[in-house]
Amino acid sequence: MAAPARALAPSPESSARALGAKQDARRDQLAESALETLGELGYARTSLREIAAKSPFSHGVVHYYFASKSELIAYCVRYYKARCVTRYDAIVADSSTAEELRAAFAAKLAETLRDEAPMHRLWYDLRTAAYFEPDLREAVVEIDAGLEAMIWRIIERYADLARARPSFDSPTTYAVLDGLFESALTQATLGDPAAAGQRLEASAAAVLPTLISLHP
Amino acid sequence: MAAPARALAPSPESSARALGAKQDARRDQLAESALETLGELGYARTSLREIAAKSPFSHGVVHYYFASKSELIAYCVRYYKARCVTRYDAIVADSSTAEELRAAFAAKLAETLRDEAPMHRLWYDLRTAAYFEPDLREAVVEIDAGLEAMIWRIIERYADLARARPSFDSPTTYAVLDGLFESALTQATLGDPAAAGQRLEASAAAVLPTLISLHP
DNA sequence: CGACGATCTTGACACTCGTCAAGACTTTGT
DNA sequence: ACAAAGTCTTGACGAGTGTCAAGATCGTCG
Repeated sequence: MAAPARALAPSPESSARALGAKQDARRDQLAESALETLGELGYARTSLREIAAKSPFSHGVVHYYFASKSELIAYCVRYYKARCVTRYDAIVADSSTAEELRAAFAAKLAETLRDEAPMHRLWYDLRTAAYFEPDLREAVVEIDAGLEAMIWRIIERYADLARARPSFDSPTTYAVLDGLFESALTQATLGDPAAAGQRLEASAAAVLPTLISLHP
Repeated sequence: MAAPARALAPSPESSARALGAKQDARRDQLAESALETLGELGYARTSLREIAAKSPFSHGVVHYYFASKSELIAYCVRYYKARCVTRYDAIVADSSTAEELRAAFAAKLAETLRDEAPMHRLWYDLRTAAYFEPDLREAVVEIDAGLEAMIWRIIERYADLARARPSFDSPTTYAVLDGLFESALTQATLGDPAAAGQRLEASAAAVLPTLISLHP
C-alpha cells in the first residue's frame, strides 16, 4: 500500500515534481486506453476492466490513478478536447479566398468523419449521456462551447474573405453545421461510410454560402 | 406457469382474438411505463425493475409480456414513433401562406421542446446508443426516416406556398433542422429551458427561408 | 546490500442487472 | 361450482459492475 489515488497534496518538492510528472504520464496513457475503449463501446458500455484490458495493466491500476470512474471519464474528456478543438485552425490560417476555405473546410469535415469516427461517436454519446448524468454536464458544456467557438472562427473568416457577414448568430451557425456532421456520422455508422463522407462534403459545401450574407 | 412470453402462435380463434387484444393492451400499458422511465433515466440506465416500479406490476410481468429487454425496447420505440411522426401534419394542412407556416412551425417546435423534452431526450439517446448497439439500429433507422419524411413534407409545402423550391435535398434539410432542435434541447437540459424555447423559435424562423430558393 | 516507498496484481466485497421458474391468485368456460 | 387457462408475485441464479485492500514486485536511495 502506498500513494493514495489522485494525491492532491503538493508533495515534498525535490523528486516529487518528476514523480508527479510520471504519474501524469501514466494517467495520460490510461486515458488513451480508455478513449480507445470508449470510442468502441460507448460511454455506458465501457467498464474499468475493459479499459484495463486495452492497456498493459490490470484493472486495479485504474483505481490507483483515478479515485473513481467519474474522475477517469472527466480526465479523458478533457484530454480528448485538447486535441480536437484546433482541428480547423490551419484551414482558417492558410485559406486566402472564400472558395478555397469553403472547399478545404468541407473536405476536412469529410476527412475527420472518415478517420476519427469512433471519437466523434463518443462525443455525441457523451453529450446525450449528459442529459441523464449530471456528472458529465460540466465537461460537456465546456467542450461544446469550445467546438462552437471553433466553428465561429471559421465562419467569421469565411465571411471576411467573402466580404460578407455571418447570417446567423454563433449558436445557430454551430447547430446547423453540427446537424450536418451528426447526420453524416449516423449514416457512416448505420449505413454506408463512403457515401456518408461524400454526402457530408457536398452538403457542407452547399450550406456554407447560406451561412453568410452580402454586406448591407 | 402458462402462456409463453410473446406467444406468436395464431391461437385457437374464438376467444383468442379478444385475448390477444388484452395482451396487446397490457403491452401498451407497460410500454407507456417504460417510456416514462426511459425518458427520465435514458436508455442505458433504465432497468426492467425500474420500469416495473413505474407500473402497477412487479418486475416479473415485464418478462411475461416481453421475451427480452431488447424486445421491450423495440416495442416501445415503435409505440413511440406512432405518436410523433404526424406531429406537424396539421400545420401543413392548415397553413395558407408561407409566412403563416413558417411562424406556426417555429412555434410548434418550441412547444414540443417545452412539453415533451423527456421523449426528445430519449430519442437522441437511442439514436446515439444505436452507434454501439446493433439491436437498436433497425428501429432507429426506421424512425429517423420517418422524421426526415415529416420534415420534408413541411419544407415542400413551405416552398409551394412561397412559389419556391427546396434549396437542398431531403437529408440535408432534415439534418439542418434537426441540428437546431438538438442544440435547443441541449440548452434546455443543461442550461436555461425558457431561453432554449425562445432561441429555437427564433433560429428556426430565421433559418427556414434559407432552406428554399426562388424559382429559377 | 538492504530497506523503503511507489507501483502493480490479485482477489474479494456488495450491489445491480437480465432472466427464469415455481407457485399463488384471478379469470374464464362449461 | 369446478377445472383449466391465463395472469401476477416472489425469489433465486449467474454474470458483470465499481470499489477497495492486502500483498507481491519493482526501482531507488541511504
